[in-house]
This record gives sequence, C-alpha cells and structure tokens, in this order.
Amino acid sequence: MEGQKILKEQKYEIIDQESFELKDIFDCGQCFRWNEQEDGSYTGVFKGNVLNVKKVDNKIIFKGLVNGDIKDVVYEYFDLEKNYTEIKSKLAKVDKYMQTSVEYGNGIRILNQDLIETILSFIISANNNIPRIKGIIERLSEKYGNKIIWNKRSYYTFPTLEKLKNVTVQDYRDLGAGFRDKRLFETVQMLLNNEIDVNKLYLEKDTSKVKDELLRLPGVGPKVADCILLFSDLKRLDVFPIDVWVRRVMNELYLKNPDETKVNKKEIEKIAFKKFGNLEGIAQQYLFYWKREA
DNA sequence: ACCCAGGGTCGTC
DNA sequence: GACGACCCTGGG
Repeated sequence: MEGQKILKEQKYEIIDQESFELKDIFDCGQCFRWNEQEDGSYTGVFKGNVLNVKKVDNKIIFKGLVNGDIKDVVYEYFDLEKNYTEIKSKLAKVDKYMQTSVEYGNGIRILNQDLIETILSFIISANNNIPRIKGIIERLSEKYGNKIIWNKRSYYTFPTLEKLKNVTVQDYRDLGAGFRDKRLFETVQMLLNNEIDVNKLYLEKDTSKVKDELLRLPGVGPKVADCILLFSDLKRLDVFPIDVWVRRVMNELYLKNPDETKVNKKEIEKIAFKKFGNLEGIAQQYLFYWKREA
C-alpha cells in the first residue's frame, strides 16, 4: 500500500479567492507540518505528498510531488468545495464577537488531514507547545517515514501504522515525546490490531458515537478527540474542542466567571451549541485563532 | 537561577 | 467529579 505510489511532479492553479490565506490556514493550529518559505509560500508534507502553495498576483499556485491527480488532491485536502463565504456570513450574524473573529481569521479553511496522522499528532499535542509538537512529529517522520527528495531537499512522509509496528515506548521517548510515549505506543498497537475499526468511523453518522470510539484510544481525551473529528478527514463540524485558549475566550465573552479555571466545560459546550449550532467547530477555530494571535 | 505554561490525559481519591 | 503528576522546552 505504501511505497508503491507513484509521485509525479505536478502543478495546479486556481484564481485567488476569499477564504484562502496561507498564514490563516497553516498557522491556525490545525496542522503541524507546514512551514513558511523565504518567499512567503508554504511547503508541507501530507498523505504522502510534498506540496508548495504560493500566492502570485491573483492566483494560488500548488506544485509538488503528488500521488494521483493534483487537482483532486488539492480539492480534497483544502476542502475547496466548502462554501466558507456562506459559513462566515452565518457566524458573523451571531454577535459582534464572532463578527470580529471571523474578520480576523478571514482566510481560514479547515483541512482534511490523514486520520492516523491527526490522531497521533494530537496525542502528542497534549499539555505541549507548538514548537515542540512540531519537532517531535518531524523527528518521528524523519526516522520512520518515507524520504522524498524534491528540489534537492529531503522531506519525510508521516509514517504509516505498519512502519510504526516495531517502534517501542523507549523509541518514542528518545524522540522527545516525553510521557506521551506510552500513549503513542498503545494507540498504534490498538490501531494495528484493528481494535478500532477505522473504516467504520467514516460511515457512522452520529458524531458522538465516533467520538466514543476515539476515546478508547490511550492519550485521546475529550479535547483531542474533538480535534481529530474536526481536523482529520472525518471532518465533523459539530464538535467544540475546549483548550486553555478557547476556555479563556469563551469565559471572557460569554460566561464571565471571575475564576477562569473553574469554568465548567458543559457550560461552554451548551452555549457554543446554542450560539453556533452545527457550525460550532469552525466557530471554535476562528475564536481560537483570534484569541491566540491577537 | 528559578518559575511557569504549553491546543490534556490519566490514575487516584 | 476534583486534584496532582507528568516529559520537556522556551521565555519571563
């Protein structure tokens, strides 16, 4: 299944559009493997591809080493079918805070990332900071992923489960994963043993049932499960990942509890659903990005 | 030098 | 349900 794919140098262009800003997409916290280049473009590795995305004049240019037709790959990964203009206008009508945060994160799109990569990446993210998370994932990929050379530079795909089969707890520790080592190991083993039927997750319509399945994985708690549901190609928008930033902003805007650490999660979830409905996942991302950057 | 926080989860009480 | 512990790293 892996290693057999044929990577082809390809290029694809679309007209520049609203809701597609490189910084907003790649720095909004949903992904860890995209890096800004000297020319302002971004290069990343995903689903076995190496891709560079650049804005020139009124065009968005995608080029890289890609499996299959680059147009299909780009449409799927960047979710280009989704109408963000409509989503944003709905959210902006909720209140002035949402209007501000949607304007701030105007160019955000939520990606369709590989499920396994998203699961392991967000297990790593627990009680961790972004530079370190990126480092751990990069070293994991360098050591166990496939090497791809493009424009004389080396890139490494995120390792498949098969490649991680014999990786030990100590190996994860040596990569700098810290106490998450055991969680990574056990989750990988559970997935390899099909203790969770990944294919079924895609077919199940009830998001809460999918979440319950994900919660069986070590290292996956409510927050990480929501991130997986939202940022992977499971693509469920009816979740609301609550981390320190979101707790902070939701408390400031709506709950106004003098002691932020005492804010009840259920309370946040309730108000989030009431205000944003089935768009709460995207609303969360605008709020998170706005609060963390500004 | 020291302390703190970072896209939380887990075990224990 | 609450509470502390937990690897490690960068910044104050």
